[in-house]
Amino acid sequence: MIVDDRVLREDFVPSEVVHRHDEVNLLSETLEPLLYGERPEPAFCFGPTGVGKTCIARYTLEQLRAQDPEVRVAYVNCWQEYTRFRVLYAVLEAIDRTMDVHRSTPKDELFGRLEAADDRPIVVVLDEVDQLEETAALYDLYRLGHVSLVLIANREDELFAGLDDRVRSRLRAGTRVRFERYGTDELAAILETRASNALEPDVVTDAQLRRIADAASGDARVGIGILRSAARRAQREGLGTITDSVLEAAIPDAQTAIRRKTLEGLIEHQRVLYDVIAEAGEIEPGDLYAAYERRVEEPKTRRTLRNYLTKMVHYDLIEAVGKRRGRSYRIVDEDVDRDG
DNA sequence: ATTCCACCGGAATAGCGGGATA
DNA sequence: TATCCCGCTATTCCGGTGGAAT
Repeated sequence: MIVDDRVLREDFVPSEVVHRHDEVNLLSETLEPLLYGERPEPAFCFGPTGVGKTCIARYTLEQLRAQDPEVRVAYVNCWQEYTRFRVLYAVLEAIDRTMDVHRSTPKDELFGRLEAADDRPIVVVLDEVDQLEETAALYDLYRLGHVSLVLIANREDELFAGLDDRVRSRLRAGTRVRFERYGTDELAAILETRASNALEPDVVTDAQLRRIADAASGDARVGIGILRSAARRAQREGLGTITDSVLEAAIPDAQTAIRRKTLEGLIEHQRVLYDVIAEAGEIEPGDLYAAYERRVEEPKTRRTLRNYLTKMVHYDLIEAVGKRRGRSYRIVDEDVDRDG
């Protein structure tokens, strides 16, 4: 049933894009100066999750490298690499200059090495750049003449709000590529091409693909996750095709899979906080801290708990309603409808 | 209207861990 | 081995704020 499961993986970059030609064109036009040995202005990809920002950035850069293999590409996800050190390290790693780099190397050494690696241009893709905590890293990279930036984020206003003035003014001139949410037809078409490459013929019907697209409400990541989960279920049960009942069972699967994954990433103390909130449904900070302190043998400081909580809000595991004194925390709903 | 105070979150600091260096 | 260096996490300190109490 499954012919090639790589096609259904999260990080798969298709050889042909569907429904995003304008975005690809705009991005590659922006980066075109690289082909003439010039430095392009920064490029931005804005849009909600699952609309193909990362995918299109990778695709476009692969195309560019096909035209000029001298160009080096460093892809950095700022969820994981959120400090200046880690970002610079990740870029050096991508261009193979991490020899002898360790935590105790002097601060400016990383920058110095990057500066020295100016024999060939580097395109640095900073994905989820709004998660970057030390925006000095942006300034560092911008200062380097042989480095070009592609910045990916959800919302333009939120991204710029988090930057300091120096960085903001320099990046203001960049090109914006905006990604709109997929409609059901568009997403069904994307799923169709994925299915035809990943699965045996006629494993899934057009009506089922539309059902998936509808359930994913425009989020390609979720849609592909449902398709993958359905195909695996069907295969496990020894079926020749994806039946409707298998498909319906796969839908909640895929939606909770991401949440389960992020929950696994939490440390023990954070999970206790999560459990307390989950059990209460909604809880005020004072009660939350007290319940946590009762449940744990060596409780962390309340300030630390606040750091945990803001992180968990970032991860979309919980939400905080209200500000300061009237605040309370609750588990974020299972079926969030996006973009209120 | 005014005061109170629970809570948030920024900034500075301490302590830990791990790799380098001598 | 002892010591230095540095990134990272947790802690300490504290100013600000807006809902609650008076």
